[in-house]
Amino acid sequence: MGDLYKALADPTRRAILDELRQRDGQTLYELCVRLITNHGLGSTRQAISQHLDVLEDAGLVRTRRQGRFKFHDLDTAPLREIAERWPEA
Amino acid sequence: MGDLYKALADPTRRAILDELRQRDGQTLYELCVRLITNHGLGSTRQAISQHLDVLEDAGLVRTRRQGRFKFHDLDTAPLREIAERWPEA
DNA sequence: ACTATATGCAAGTAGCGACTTGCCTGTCAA
DNA sequence: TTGACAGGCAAGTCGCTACTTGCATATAGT
Repeated sequence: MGDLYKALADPTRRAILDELRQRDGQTLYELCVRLITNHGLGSTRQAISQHLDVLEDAGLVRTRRQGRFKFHDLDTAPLREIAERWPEA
Repeated sequence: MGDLYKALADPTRRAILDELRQRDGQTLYELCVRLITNHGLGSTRQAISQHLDVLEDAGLVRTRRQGRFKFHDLDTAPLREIAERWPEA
């Protein structure tokens, strides 16, 4: 299991989570396009792919294959650890 | 304002937040001792001091001076941004 | 005043992480 | 089967960050 906090540390990865929150089940190429148009990010496909690996390792993204496509779904469950670790005073 | 997520990315900084949650208002030296005894971390004073600067920049730690002492208090308010940004499905 | 205590500043080092680059594998349509 | 499309693997580069090191400042006690 990867590090949840390090996964959140990168702004591009947070933008990916934002994108998946708006529209679940996107493919790698869809995410590349939408990150450019919606967030002004100009990253290569490989960079986004590596970010998705980190997010999946942290449990924030779940994937399902279908033919040559790989769909990515957001999972916010791991974020609960943060709120539980430092509860509000 | 520093980056909240990068502040959380380091395990030593998270241990500092844990320590402050257990006992608010610790000085730099107190934190050094308690990080060693409670968390098994062997960091130098300067390292902890730099971590505290990062946490303060992120708004997670507030400080108050009193003579030659500087007390550190936990502030969990910035963490709300995370829960609000990716609400549970 | 002198000393110990508590913290601050700044330059240098080493390792990790984001990104690129190039090539490879697998799937579908015509 | 051939070509286009979607994705994967791996090595290499570069910058950032955590940490150290050495010195400096400030406060309190005697």
